[in-house]
Amino acid sequence: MDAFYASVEQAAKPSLAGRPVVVGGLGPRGVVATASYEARVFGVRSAMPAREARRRCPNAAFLVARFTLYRQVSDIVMGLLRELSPLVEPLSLDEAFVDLEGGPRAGALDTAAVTAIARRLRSDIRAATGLTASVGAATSKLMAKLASEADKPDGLVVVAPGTERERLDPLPVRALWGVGPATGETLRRAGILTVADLAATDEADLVRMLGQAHGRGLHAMALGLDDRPVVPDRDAKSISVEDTFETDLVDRDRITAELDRLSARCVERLRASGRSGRTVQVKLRRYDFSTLTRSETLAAPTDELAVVRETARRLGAGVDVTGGLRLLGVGVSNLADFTQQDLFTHDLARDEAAGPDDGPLTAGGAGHPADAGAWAGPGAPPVFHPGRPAPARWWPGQDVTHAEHGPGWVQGSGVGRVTVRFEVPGGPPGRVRTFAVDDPALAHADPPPLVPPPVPAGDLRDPG
DNA sequence: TCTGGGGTCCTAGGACCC
DNA sequence: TCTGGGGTCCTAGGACCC
Repeated sequence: MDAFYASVEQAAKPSLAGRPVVVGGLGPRGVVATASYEARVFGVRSAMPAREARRRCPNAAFLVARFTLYRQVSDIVMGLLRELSPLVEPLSLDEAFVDLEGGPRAGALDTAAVTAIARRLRSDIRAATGLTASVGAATSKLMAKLASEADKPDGLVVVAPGTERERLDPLPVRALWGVGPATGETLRRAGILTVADLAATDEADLVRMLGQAHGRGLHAMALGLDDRPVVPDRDAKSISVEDTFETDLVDRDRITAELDRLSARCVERLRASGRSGRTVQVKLRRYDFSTLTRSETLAAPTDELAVVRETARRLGAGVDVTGGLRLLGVGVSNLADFTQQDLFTHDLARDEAAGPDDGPLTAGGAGHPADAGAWAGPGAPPVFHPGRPAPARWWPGQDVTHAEHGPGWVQGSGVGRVTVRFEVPGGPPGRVRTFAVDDPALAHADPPPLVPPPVPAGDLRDPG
């Protein structure tokens, strides 16, 4: 999907169509998740600090991400992909591989057939969501991904078998999956700038530079060799949560309290997934951005809050936090399918893992009611960081409804006021009104479903 | 007031086992 | 009593992706 989060927001908020939109964290330490193409013109990019994005494009609409809505749209798109083949491997909410050889056209997938399928898919996505997608088709994951990126946005590239090398050769090495800043720099120092350079390099040299797996993998990719299968239904291997704080944490008790909160959120998600984990990991990022992790593997898997919390506390207590922490995280890995019903195994796991000297494990186990739901559901502030005065009641992009004026969304708030634009998906751009932040007529609302714009009959044929 | 959050995979060293 | 050669597991860190 093209500029997915930003495009969803534009579809949901008619006044933002064609305007620069930036979705991401808006706090002092926020970064851009997605910038609309209109914002990219100003140099706004993913992962850029929000502060910098505001400097570059002060007129953009800066919105807090609404993952619940994005997930709903994603489900629609993924459903369309599964109509092509059950072999769908999502990479994220907005990207997936599909193996068409698992579908009804298997064995008859020449370039013409694949092109027709891809065109149909794009128009189906547009009809169902109003959003544009870029499709790449090829005989391997490597080439399909590169093809999908070659013509963004709203692109369609089908790579004819046998033409892989001529497409790969001129690309910079950074275009390859798995070549980031560090690998790119290592290769640059060795004079390897393009994929053709990479293909011409001895594999043993690459292994020496980059290690066994990466060296061999990149060499094969440069030659266009990639036989990785499309794997649907991959189980998650870890579950983690983390928070960056608006100001660094220095107080030990405060750090412990935050680890407790993170443990509760992590276990909540662990349980929701019906799984349990053996390894508990704590992550700490210091004031200078240096990052530490500490982990402990238990004797048996657990999904008990008390066990995770005590382990996280213990791990955190062993780290020097002088100077302050900007981030804390808690994660669980080594996941096993948890047998919720298997109470014997369950209790055994908890007892063994906890050990005899870890204090009361059940007392206070659910004693953090303040956390409950703080992050889930449409009514929860998405950027509530403890230590701030109070979670803001209104945040930009949020859906609201007004007793008199009906549904709308928060454009901004400050100095006791909140500004709301009253419009709904599929409707005309709406009017703006300002209220007192505690106006009783104003309430939170769920996101209304996207309404795809009517497509003129002539546009149904793909311009291809 | 530079630098989010949720993941995956790999490497390297040490413990431990046969 | 100068001490091999596997193998697995655990821990910590780092690169990378969206």
